[in-house]
Amino acid sequence: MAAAKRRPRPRLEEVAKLAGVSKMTVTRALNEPHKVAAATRERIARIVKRVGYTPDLTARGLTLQRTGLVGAVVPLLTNSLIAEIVQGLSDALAVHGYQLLVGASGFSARGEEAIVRAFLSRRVDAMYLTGITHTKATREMLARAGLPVVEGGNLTRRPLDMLVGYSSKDAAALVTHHLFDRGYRHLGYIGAWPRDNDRARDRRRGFAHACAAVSLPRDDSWYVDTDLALPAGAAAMATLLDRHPDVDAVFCSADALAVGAMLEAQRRGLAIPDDVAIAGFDDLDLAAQMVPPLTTLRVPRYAIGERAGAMIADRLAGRPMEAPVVDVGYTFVPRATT
Amino acid sequence: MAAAKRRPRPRLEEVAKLAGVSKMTVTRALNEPHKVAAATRERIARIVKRVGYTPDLTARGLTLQRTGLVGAVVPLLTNSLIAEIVQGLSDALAVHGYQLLVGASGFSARGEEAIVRAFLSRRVDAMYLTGITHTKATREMLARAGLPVVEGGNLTRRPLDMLVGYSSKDAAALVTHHLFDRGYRHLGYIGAWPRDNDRARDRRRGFAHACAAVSLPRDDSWYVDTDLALPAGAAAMATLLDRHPDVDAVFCSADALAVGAMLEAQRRGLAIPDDVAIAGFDDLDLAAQMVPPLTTLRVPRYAIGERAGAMIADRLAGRPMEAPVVDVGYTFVPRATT
DNA sequence: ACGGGCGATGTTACCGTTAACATCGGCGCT
DNA sequence: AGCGCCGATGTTAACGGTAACATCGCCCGT
Repeated sequence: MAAAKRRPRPRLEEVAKLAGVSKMTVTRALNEPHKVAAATRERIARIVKRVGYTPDLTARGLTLQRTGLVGAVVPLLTNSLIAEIVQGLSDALAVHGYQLLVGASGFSARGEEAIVRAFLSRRVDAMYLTGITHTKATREMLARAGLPVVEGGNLTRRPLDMLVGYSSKDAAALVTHHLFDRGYRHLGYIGAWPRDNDRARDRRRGFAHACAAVSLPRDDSWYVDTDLALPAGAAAMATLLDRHPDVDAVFCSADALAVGAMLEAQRRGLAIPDDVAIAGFDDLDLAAQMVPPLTTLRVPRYAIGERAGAMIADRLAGRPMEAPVVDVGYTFVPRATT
Repeated sequence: MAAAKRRPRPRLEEVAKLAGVSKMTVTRALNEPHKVAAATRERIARIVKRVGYTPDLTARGLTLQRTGLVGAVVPLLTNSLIAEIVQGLSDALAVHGYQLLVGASGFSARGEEAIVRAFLSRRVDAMYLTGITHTKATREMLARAGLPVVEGGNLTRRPLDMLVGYSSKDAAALVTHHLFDRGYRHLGYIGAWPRDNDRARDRRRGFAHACAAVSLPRDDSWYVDTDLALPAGAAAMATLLDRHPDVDAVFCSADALAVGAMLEAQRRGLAIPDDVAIAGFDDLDLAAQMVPPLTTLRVPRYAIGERAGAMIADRLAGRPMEAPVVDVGYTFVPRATT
């Protein structure tokens, strides 16, 4: 808006003067109305409305030593899985009057560290971190700050504080065993870069362990690591098919990759699952709609964010918590691609 | 983190005492290092590091009268188009040291109003709003506050302040004319609910005007309004096909809907585009990957957010702006579904 | 009639930082 | 040698609220 010759924003003092009372009475009328006489309260309310007074939460935060802000560090916003977690978090926190500050780390622990540092300077009341991989400096800063922290999306025996997640490794192993049980023996793997991404890393490990468990040796040529994006999934599928024309089933660490892989297979005239089977991970809306519908693993993505938000709100309100670590589990969803 | 018997967070004063100087010298050492003697500066730096001092941006914001926060109001976070805009915004602002506060309005002008109110209380330095549809109260609050505001995603002759967008209406008309030129005469429309969503509304209008321009009367039965989600697109396609088995082309106001529609058509054994043609809008990654590749309209989604962020940063830094209104345009991308 | 208590309101100080102005010593210039 | 200026640092007050304690009538019970 044009920087006109506007009046300065009205402050508590201005309202107080107009109402003929002290600042304290106004602040009470707004925050603890029952402590103020009805007549006074209404007079103040009228003036507040007339001058358009809005309390300054920055100043309030300074005295109360809490800002009402919660910071969320996510790898990126453009992934629908992550977006749903953030949406759940945002919704759950909004209910309790908290607001969400988001930072995108770009799948880098260093990036996360920078964002955590910035959030701490902002004096956020709590933080949500994606995953369990953090730099030493991040862990130290958080320990020193001593605020509620929820790590989301994975499990660990030593969480920083609270945690909401599920075992990517077990889930991936489950899917892999399913492929084996269905009779596939030439298994390929397409996954997101595992560096600084513990979910991707654990899915990869889950796949590897399951293969080992059924004595199916997989050398590196059966793995393709790539960006977490649909076209990258297609490109990875192309790579894998070129390397191993005999591949008969591919496990993809994310539905976005699996869909890319399916479409690449279709372009090559391969029938799914007869020529090549494909399994995904996440159960995006798209998975059930695909033709044929994609076998995948459902994770309660919105619920992860929602639960994390509720845990943060509980803790900040001093309410007792049931458990600081919540395993939200996963559900295998066999469909027609395997 | 456990609420242990931690020391209180170190303040400027503590650092000052340990360094044997005044608070002012410490704050200078941090913000205007050249004004402090090298020896003093280094001593302070050492102590800052040792005690883990982090400046309190809440307090700084109070004196400086600027918080370094920018608020973004979006309908929801789980749509990839929107997510990319937010990502662009976040990236552009991060470069200049601003942090992003996000709020989800749920495609409601009332919801937007509540979020704007909250952002103003937070004393954000600027705001990004999705679309050009706002309540009267929202417009008044923003006018009164007088901060930089960017509206994104559409065009209007009377922006609140700055704007980055493109004409949804013209773009939709362009696609519609393309369908007509390709010989299709039984055109259907699938779009997101137009209420409080001016992009959806304008796309719908663009389609309607283009049909009228070529004397192709379309009564309401040719329109299906629905949620902005892939399964909803499939369901809408089913509705449309049941209502009008003779429909030969469908324009979808978003790629997510178009993909849903394509998959529904495939499930019904309809060949695309021979039995039914489908056009989308947005050019998601998925569009080019589909089999057959989806005809759509590309909008520079990341660039909208990035540009909006840059405009906000410029304005807040007092840099002169080129133009307060930027039409980022769009590109028609004919592919194989039409 | 008087003391106690309570409801309504006011006063003071502080949250952590920075702008603005003040101070102080030394160095260069004439 | 004296003056002025400048670099380095300190002091004061303010940003806009709120906690904690103080004050002041008034009503009630005995």
